[in-house]
Amino acid sequence: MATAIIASVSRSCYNWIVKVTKEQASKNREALIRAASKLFRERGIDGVGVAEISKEAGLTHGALYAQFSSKEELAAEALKDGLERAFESAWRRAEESPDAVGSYLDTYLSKTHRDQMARGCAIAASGSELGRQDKATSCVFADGLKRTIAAFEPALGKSPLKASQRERALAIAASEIGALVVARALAKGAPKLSEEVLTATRRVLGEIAGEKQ
Amino acid sequence: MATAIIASVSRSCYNWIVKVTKEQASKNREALIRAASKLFRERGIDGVGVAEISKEAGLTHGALYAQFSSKEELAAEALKDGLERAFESAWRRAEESPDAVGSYLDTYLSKTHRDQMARGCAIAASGSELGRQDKATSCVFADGLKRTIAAFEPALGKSPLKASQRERALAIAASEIGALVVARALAKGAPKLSEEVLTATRRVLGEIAGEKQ
DNA sequence: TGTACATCAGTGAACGCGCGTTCACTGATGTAC
DNA sequence: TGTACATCAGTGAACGCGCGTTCACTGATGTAC
Repeated sequence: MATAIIASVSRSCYNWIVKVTKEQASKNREALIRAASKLFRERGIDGVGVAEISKEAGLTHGALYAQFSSKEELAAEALKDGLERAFESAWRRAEESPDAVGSYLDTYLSKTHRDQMARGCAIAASGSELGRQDKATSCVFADGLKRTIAAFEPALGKSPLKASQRERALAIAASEIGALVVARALAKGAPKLSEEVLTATRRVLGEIAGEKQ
Repeated sequence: MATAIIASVSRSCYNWIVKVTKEQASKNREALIRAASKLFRERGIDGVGVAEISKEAGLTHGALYAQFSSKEELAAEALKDGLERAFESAWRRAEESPDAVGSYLDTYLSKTHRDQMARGCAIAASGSELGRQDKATSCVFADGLKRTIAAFEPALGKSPLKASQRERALAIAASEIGALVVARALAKGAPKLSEEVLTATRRVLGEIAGEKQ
């Protein structure tokens, strides 16, 4: 008797439309990755729970497990996605702009980018966490960086340095990330110094790139 | 009756020496900070529990709460300590060495440093987490960086760049951190590229610093 | 094209583990007289 | 200097919250005939 009541009560909560088209399911998967990518950048992987990620994507946590086997798998997927997007935007800029490297640096080393962790570069946002990921994630990062270097290298102008074009391209890529990380770490305690790091690095990297003054 | 037995059983577990001298207590506090600093760098703040930190320091988790009000407070303390140590070693090198900046860069951008997250630079290891800390931690970082820049600036030689001495010092500090973070992220998936980032950045920063070739 | 049925993305309650934190209790240290 | 007593760093069992994960169940989709 008691069991019957419980059963009927518990059944009453399944009265919703749950099945969606494959297209919608794929969109939902994408939404989960995007939500995770954004929130992880903002607060770190351990700083956000699966419930919040699902909610941000407009779903419940159960749906997350229909798409991914674990939070860890979602994290790897989100990181990959974030890296790919970060690199893609770098390539696009490099191809489009007349003063490719210069305008890219202007954007990358801007206060706006510094203050938008959730939407900004995934490498700078995940920085140290990246070093603790597995080989697969490291490979995704490596591929992206290789293509970025390949895109940047020919865009570099004449420089006063003796270092090769490739060396300069590698150093610029690493340096801009460092400057953003440092500027973010300084933002709360020393906003002026934070800005100075951005502008100083912008100036120095511009010279290294050999842009027309 | 039953209560009496439980009481007597539970009393039996308090038969240890627990009180220590103030000096020892202070050493224990230090040990907790050191253990936390090491483990946090290795695996991130959320990657290690209070039990493991206490064990590493040779204590129980209860002792941790006699010294710190929460894990968060310990984390802030450990980060501050790590930063101070990182900066201290930078200053010492800058003062001691004849070719200060060059030898410092050699050590900082070495494979050894890349592979020793637990003992290496706290800034590179905590990178992105730093940006999510409170103002107090940001201030500690800012103070350390200011003193580092002040120590580095006069040690810089003539450079082919137009950027000022201060701009170059700031850019070098930010760049070396970025290079280490990137090299670590690449280490598992592309060890050769990882090394290349280190050597390329070493070369370029050396030129920026204006060291004698 | 229409019908019968299997599939599976999604729901939300429930689970259970592990974590940070608390607590009763200890007894050498350190202090007041 | 010796004695009485308060202090408090430390122990380890226990708590309870929140998290990742599971599960019974749904019903439109998509497929087989």
